[in-house]
Amino acid sequence: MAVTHFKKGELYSFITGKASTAIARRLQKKFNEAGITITIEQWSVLYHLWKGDGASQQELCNATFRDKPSITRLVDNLEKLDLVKRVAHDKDRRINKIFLTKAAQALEEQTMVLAEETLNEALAGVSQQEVEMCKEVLQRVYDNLSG
Amino acid sequence: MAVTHFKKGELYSFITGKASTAIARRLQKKFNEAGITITIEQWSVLYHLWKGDGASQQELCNATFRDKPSITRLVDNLEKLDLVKRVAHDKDRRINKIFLTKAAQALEEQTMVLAEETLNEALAGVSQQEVEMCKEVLQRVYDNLSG
DNA sequence: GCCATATAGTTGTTTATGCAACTACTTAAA
DNA sequence: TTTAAGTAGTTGCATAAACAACTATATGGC
Repeated sequence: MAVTHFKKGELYSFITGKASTAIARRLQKKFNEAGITITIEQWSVLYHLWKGDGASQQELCNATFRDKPSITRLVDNLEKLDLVKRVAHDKDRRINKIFLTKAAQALEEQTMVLAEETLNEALAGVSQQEVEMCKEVLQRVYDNLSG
Repeated sequence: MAVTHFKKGELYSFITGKASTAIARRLQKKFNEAGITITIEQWSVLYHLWKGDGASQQELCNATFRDKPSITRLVDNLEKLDLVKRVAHDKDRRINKIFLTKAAQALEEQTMVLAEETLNEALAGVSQQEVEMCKEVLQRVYDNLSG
């Protein structure tokens, strides 16, 4: 039961997402330098809307692994920035469908270039095989804890 | 230059620390269930103090990958909870040395058991070799972005 | 139609992060 | 010894997260 797969001293680094926060910070910096005034969290919501406009807030929760209040407030802020609009669902008035504005559509290409650039910097000297392996293991970790 | 090691659709999961946040949430839940009223962030500071009392705030910044204001406020909150005490350095009065209280010392074993338990759950079905490989790759990613 | 239950979203509170600007203290050079 | 530059820590502000409690709408059994 107590057979651990890690050395005690390294326990901490596994719990904190050192690498992912470093990536997020780098990407945020690139946004700032490019004069793009959105946060990474806002970007992560737009990212899913670019894949398909008109998602409900609940769908955004699932897609971004956030809870409902977090999405409510992210959508609030994106609305203030005129990047998205809430539109009540025709048939079910509980549901808000979230649509991108022109301004948000214009951000897609620019930010995706910066995101790819960031990942290429992050993954310099890491083979594609290693990347796949890491992703697969991290997914397994996530699945282990989602029960 | 533009050779990417990832598929576009999977870009997002690499930027958000899905796995690490899932681990942190699970550990927090265990703390709550055990009646331990500290946050994971507070725990991460204590974690480094357990390895050696009397660190300066700057040392805690380096150890926990946080900036100075974050540590100031975490130490504020830990002080309110009577878990640490700031003690001015003898020779250099700019420096606060942070010391654990008895109450914090008592938390070490209990929380470490829960942390190991959490990691064992997270890493179920992951071989030690895979864990080492992941840690090594994530460290390389971190190093790539620390320049 | 009426009520219980479930679902979608919002609000309040506490804690944490990032950045910039600040104070206090130290050190080293003129 | 005075001053300039650097280091340690704090404060203000905006954004975000987690949790609980809430409103509003929908649905299914009676």
